[in-house]
Amino acid sequence: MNLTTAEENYLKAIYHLSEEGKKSVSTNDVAAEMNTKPASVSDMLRKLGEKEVIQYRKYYGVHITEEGKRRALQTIRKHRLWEVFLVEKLNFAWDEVHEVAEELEHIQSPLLIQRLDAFLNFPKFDPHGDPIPDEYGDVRSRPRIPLNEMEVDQSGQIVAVKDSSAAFLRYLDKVGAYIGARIKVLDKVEFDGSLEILVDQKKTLFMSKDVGSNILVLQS
Amino acid sequence: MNLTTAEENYLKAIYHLSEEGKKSVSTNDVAAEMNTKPASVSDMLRKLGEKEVIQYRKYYGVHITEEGKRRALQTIRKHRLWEVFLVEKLNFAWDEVHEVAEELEHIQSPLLIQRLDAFLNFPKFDPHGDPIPDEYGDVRSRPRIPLNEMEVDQSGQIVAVKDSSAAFLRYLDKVGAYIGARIKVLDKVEFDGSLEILVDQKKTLFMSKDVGSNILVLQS
DNA sequence: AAAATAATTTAGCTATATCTAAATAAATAT
DNA sequence: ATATTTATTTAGATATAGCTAAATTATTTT
Ligand SMILES: [Mn+2]
Ligand SMILES: [Mn+2]
Ligand SMILES: [Mn+2]
Ligand SMILES: [Mn+2]
Repeated sequence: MNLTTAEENYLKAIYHLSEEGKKSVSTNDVAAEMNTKPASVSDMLRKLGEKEVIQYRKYYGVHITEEGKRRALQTIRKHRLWEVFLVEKLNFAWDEVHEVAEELEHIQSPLLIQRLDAFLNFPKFDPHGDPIPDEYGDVRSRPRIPLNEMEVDQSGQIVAVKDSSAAFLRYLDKVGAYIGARIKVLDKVEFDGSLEILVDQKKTLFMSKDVGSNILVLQS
Repeated sequence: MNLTTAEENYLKAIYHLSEEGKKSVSTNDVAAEMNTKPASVSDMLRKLGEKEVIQYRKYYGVHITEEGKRRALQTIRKHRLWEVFLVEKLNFAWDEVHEVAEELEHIQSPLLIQRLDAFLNFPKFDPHGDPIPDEYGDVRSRPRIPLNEMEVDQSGQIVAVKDSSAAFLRYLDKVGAYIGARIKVLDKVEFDGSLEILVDQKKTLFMSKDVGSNILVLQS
């Protein structure tokens, strides 16, 4: 049984929302995530329920099923592999890849993805530091915490960003923050939670709490 | 004004049919080419007419407009560039690329195609020997004739295939015919038009007239 | 326990892209 | 010139994916 492009996009959104802790995902949550109206979501949930990729009880939100999770992870795998391709092979900037990958992820061809994976040398992370599920849907995730939750004097390495919007990524480019950078927290302002960070042992950087919360760090 | 995936596919079909000589393309021609019913075609022609990529007079077939030709050539460009990518970079066989390219050609991103073109080193022909239009829609086509129309003792080089079906391409693989092969006509059987061909000065090959008519040769 | 509010679903509509069957126009044959 | 055949269009369905407005259910407050 196949999913349409729209169904794949909804399922991916439901998967991401499910991963954010909550046991059950609401119609409104999905509508917000998908930039559609709740009425459209209700309709789609019914369809996805019939296809048994989610478990849907009217008025009580949805749970993703094992099969649904498997499908969502396949789409995520494709999305992230294409992002790696765009950055590594076609010299896209990391803030230019998302929309295109959002289309490419729906191309149906297992052979294509298998070959693309090999061509890219079986990458484990995408340009935003997100892990690429393997063909069985297994994800090797690294322990990582938001930069703003680190204590003064602690060190680590930037491994991912939470917000992959072009605006945020371009801001990071501008201030010289990147995946792989070594960082150390020099100071935290109690008043507003803003941070002073040392990047690569040479550059000092000030950032708001909001920015810090969208940078994910592997502590060392 | 944008075209949907279905509209792009129809327009491409109309373009190809137009190139086959005939001044005007009929509803039935399009239906056959697209594997749809004439009723569906009528509806689509009305829409394409409204978008002014074709000129449509009920009951009298269609003509592609200049704008339509430009659009069709862009889609063809994308299709053929992706085919080159699949063969050159992902090691697809030339009989495995068509369906995937048929999907990839609809990805909307001028930057993607510009970068892909550069990554592939600005190829001029696809894996089936068909010319790749440039970004302005200009096509550099080579003079080429069907192998079965050559005379005995004439020589040349295989530069393209007319039929790109997997079945035909696999047959060519099996008998050792490929784009770029040097060939010479050793004999033509008058009875059924079948041919005896010398490939690369070493291998002799017998083929039906039908096969010969689907192999395109640059004479030398 | 009502009333008010918030969340969600249903009904009805639009648009795309298909189909089959019926109607009609064009082309061909008698 | 009429009849027959062929090509094409129209009418009426179905399926997907979205919307707004109205109705309904669930939750929260009083
Ligand atoms: Mn998508
Ligand atoms: Mn990403
Ligand atoms: Mn296509
Ligand atoms: Mn081709």
